[in-house]
Amino acid sequence: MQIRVRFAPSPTGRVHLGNMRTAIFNWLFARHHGGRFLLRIEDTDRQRSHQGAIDQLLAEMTWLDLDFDGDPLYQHTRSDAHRAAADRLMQAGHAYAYANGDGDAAVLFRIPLDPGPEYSIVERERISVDIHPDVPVTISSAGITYAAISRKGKPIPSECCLAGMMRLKIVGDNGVVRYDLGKDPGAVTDGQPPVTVDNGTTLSFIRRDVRFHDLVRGDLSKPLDSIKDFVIVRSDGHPVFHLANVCDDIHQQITHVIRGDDHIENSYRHVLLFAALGHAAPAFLHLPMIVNREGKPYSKRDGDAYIGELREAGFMNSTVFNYLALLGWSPGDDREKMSRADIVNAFDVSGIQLSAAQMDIRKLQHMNGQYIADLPFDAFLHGVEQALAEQPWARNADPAYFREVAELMQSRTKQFTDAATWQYFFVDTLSYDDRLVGKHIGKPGIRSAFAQLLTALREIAFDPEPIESAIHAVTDDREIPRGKFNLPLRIAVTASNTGAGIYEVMALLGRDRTLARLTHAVDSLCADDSEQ
RNA sequence: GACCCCAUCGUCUAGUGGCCUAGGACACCGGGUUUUCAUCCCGGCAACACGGGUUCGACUCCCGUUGGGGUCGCCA
Repeated sequence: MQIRVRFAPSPTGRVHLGNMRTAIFNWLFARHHGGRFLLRIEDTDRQRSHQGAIDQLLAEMTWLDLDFDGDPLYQHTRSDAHRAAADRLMQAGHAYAYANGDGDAAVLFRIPLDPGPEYSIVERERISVDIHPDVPVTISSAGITYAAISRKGKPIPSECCLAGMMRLKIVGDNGVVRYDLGKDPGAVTDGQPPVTVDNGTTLSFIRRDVRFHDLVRGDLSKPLDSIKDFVIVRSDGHPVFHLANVCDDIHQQITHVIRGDDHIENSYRHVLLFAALGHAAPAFLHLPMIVNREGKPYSKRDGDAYIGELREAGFMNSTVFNYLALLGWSPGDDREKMSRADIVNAFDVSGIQLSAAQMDIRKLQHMNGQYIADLPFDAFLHGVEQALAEQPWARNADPAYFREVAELMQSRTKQFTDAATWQYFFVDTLSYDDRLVGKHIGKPGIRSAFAQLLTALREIAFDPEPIESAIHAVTDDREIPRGKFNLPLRIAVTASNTGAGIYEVMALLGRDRTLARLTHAVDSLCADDSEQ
């Protein structure tokens, strides 16, 4: 059997980091197994879906190289098929029309009362639940309503599907059975008025679980009495997510549903729908969430929550793919920086984590630095040029000179946007940080040392080695420890306390600019140290 | 509140009953790279949530507690 998975986002906004990670895992699963990776745009909510979101989604998938097989399926094009499925369910007694108060009737899926083996519903023991005697129990074809009892003794309105309480008996004081639904819940078939029972204190019924197998979590189950019948077609005639999702999974012959673990509750419902529609359910695999720094789910308020923001922040697509693949999955050994082919090869569901993961931007930065270091120079140059496209000083730079600067800086660049700090190579006037200047240049002795160096630099070939020698001559002469002089020099020449090797930087800047900046330092930045 | 899911260093993770005095990575701290920035290299700090079982033996299995998250829409 060929493996077929799908990524099924709803185009209602920007695609979130967690959604994109889901896409990556689906893609990886398909590619590892030689299966098909399909894209389905779940745009049944016509109000909130928009083309811009679709375009952006496609662009981000392209950026990450998540190629999908075939054309995207736009879910709204299948609404007739969805409604037809709902009709079939109604005819078979698996669904019913129900009007909640005013307005037209919606179509609800009926949790099956008497399920065949294909429903993966298992019967457990008879249990008893205490209920609040002041609130009557109602039983109708639309379900059972009752009131549970809070810790403080207050009634808590509760409801469940008719199937949730098999062989229900409502027991009152002294163990008197006030109502017995019996074997045949046909007593409350459609159209009949609800049965109301007063003064019950206990609900006694046979509990049943719906269960499915999750590829990483194992067998999962949920009591039927905690589930209600659910809407599959709105009263305005539009199919609801549950129906559309399941119908299209059948339509696209999906074999494995891989989605976030926020869908676990939905999967319990969906296995029932698959059975009612006469199809075996696919395998399920629920992925843990990605959470923000506070350990909370990502919301619009969090930065870096969208793939596009990572791209704009100067991260490489390879890094983001690699990093995201490792968020919630591990190859089982110590490998971290892995090629795409290695990840595809190593990808296995046994390496998928069960608990939520926090994205760590610093680790992403580190990994991006590794990717950038390994980049062929021209590719690095291209990335940097794109990141600096809005900077006039970069756009107008001499290409050959820009290349030299980029060559010098590649090994110390972690994000393409770091290149914004290269400005000092290209502009005539620098803006100095008063604190840096005060701390490192405003000291006694610096001014005359700069002046001496200024003289020496006029005489030499302007290459790194002669520059270094000239600097050493000054520091030796003045008994300044060699290393101590580089920082003030760096700040005077670049207005920054970090950068490439200072001798190389000065050589690249050239004699004119270097001397001009040192002169400016002597004239305007240094403390008066004439007493020396 | 009910139900569902989860739980190893600050973070991402390895670990599938003995190989664990719990390994790697990021971050942080210290040192080195013929005295600068960064890369890089070396070293350090740092975790099995808690309590019961099961077992000769538990990070690993079971139960409970606590904590976190999810769901409880005619949103997807």
